Amino acid sequence: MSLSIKDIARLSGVSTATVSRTLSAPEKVTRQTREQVMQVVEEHGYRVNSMARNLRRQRADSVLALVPDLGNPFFSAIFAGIQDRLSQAGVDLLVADNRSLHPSGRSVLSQLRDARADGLICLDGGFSDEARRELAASGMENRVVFACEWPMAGGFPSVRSDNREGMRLAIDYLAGLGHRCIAYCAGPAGNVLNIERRAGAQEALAAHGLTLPDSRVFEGDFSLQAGEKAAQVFVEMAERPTAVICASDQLAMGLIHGLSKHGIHAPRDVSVMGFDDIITSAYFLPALTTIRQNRLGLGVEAATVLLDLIDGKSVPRDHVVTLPVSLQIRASTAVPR
Amino acid sequence: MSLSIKDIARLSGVSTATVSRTLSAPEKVTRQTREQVMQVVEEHGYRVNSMARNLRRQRADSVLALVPDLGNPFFSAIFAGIQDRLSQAGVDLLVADNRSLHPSGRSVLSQLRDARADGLICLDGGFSDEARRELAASGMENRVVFACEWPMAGGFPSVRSDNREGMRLAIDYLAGLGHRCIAYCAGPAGNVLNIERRAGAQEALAAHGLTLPDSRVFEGDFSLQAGEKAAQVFVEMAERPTAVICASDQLAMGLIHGLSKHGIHAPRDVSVMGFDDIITSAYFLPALTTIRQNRLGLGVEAATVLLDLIDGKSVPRDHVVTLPVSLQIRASTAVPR
DNA sequence: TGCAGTGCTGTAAAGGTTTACATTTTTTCT
DNA sequence: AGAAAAAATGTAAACCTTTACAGCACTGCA
Repeated sequence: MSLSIKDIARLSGVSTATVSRTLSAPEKVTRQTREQVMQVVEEHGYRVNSMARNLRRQRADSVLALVPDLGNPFFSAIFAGIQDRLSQAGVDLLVADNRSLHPSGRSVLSQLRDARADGLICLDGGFSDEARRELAASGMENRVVFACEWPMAGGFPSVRSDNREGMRLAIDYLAGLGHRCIAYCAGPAGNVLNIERRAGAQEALAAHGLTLPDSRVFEGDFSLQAGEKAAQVFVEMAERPTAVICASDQLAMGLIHGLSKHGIHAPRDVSVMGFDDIITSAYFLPALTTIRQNRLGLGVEAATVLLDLIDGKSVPRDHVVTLPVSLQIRASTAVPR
Repeated sequence: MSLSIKDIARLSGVSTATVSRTLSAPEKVTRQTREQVMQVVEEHGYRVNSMARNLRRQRADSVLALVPDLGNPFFSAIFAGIQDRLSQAGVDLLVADNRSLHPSGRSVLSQLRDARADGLICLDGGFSDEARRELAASGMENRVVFACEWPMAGGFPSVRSDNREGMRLAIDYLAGLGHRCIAYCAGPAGNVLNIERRAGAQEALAAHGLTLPDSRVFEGDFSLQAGEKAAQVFVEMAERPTAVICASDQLAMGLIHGLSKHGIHAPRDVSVMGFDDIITSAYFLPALTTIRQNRLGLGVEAATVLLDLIDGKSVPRDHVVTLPVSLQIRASTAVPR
């Protein structure tokens, strides 16, 4: 149905090699030949068949982004960043959900092995040993970069926000407002971001002579629901904190929502801060004071590192790109009563 | 570096054809041969090279999802639905942003032509004539399905929510509450969803003997910012509506946020409804009364139709799958004062 | 025993490129 | 003008599978 390079060669009276060169290295071909070939190409709307090209070049011209949950809107900005960068390089973006298996029962990671993707951007720090083995078996361990999250054990380049610094900004700000009794509304226990942020908060509190006892940590995950549950714990506390710093904006929103049901309002009764600066934060009521992560930038940087890796540029095994975060002061925080 | 089917054939003492059959049609091979081959396969961790397979089979085993803006979190649930369905069929999901061009300057649609994808799920109803031509040139017009949005001119199968019915539910509910003066906060002027929803609202209002004069329509787009701008218009109205139905949840949130700056609060002073039921709606303050779209379902159905199309099953050119919507009554609406 | 039918397996031809190497043409230099 | 160097082009192999077709070894049947 569709024309092949052979047809174009025949039609323009040159060899397939010349057609190929005209298309991918025009400078290697006489101007005259080039024009001759290009005319036929355009006339017939010829496009190289990328499957054949990829087979020959041993390159898929696409990379895989693996997320813990495709349905989580948090990732969309990161995808946008990845795609921005990749499209400049003519590379496609394949996305997959870490939970979904191929019908064969094999993990999505096997796609790398199948030569479907040239590399992997992993947005899920919860990286099982099995996944690591599979990666090793694929000979692709050196074409992986983690974005946003990263595996605790290390061993891969990673692009991340400066989570500790973010918490320092948050705590400094709250402490500056006069808060002395600050709680932490936590993300998932094993999650590296949660661990990092909690540690950051603790460090920053210590710098102000304050502490973060376990009793002032609300365990949960990053979700709205967990925030709402935390509200329940909050109201039952003997000595209520005057401020809560949350591990995510969704937690903060859930918390504020939950507290309001008990007649406790932010920032009047308690200051609440989020982390992430997701799109709705600025429009929440009260608008959320939060730490802004550059999610687009995370995507762009991760893609950049991966493209380098694919190009064979050497990137240290534990290379870390850390992106700055910033404090967004809005309406959910105030001086303590 | 990595083993090919030839190596496996040699190592297990059979021909490449037999290895291929063992892997893709095991029933065509003796049990003994099968075991013999599989042992070698597993021992060496052999995986077929999908580029070679795809070249030979003339199939990419992947589909492209095209969105107007990858960064818009609205789409994530749809992606999740698409991927769920595709992964069952062993098909990969490629995503692309309609705005981004390949370095060659060609539109992403040319990927179809390049044989990189077997079909297209388009989430962007704003389908230019040029895009349509490019699609026609690729011989892929019959492997396209629209999800969520669809092109006004028709001509492609489409999966969508029952937008009119959604507006009927909304208006019936507001009218039942006693509202007589209802405004519409609009999405982008040319957008098919906006047009459909506005028409739906108008119809439903008429059924209650009410009207929607242009003066009571706030023009905008689907964004939070547009909602906030609408608030400005609202406060300057001579006769203020008692309720506003918005074309999206983000509009509703922006509107409520904007109004609150003028001391106008939902639902006390005005009832505000959204459309979509995005993830944060239930946790907004006030929790948003809205029309729920089954975004995951949209993705699943769209993928299903596309897979049928790819399998060569006949799907009428203008086949439409309409998914039901539902009314979510929450806290942003009340009887008029 | 001969023959048709059945079930496995092997051979080799696609599938559409890219590219190393060989060959031809053009340019440059003396 | 002629040789050497450089540039353009052509030939054919390689990339790794799948699959049509042919061949072979059986089985069952007359």
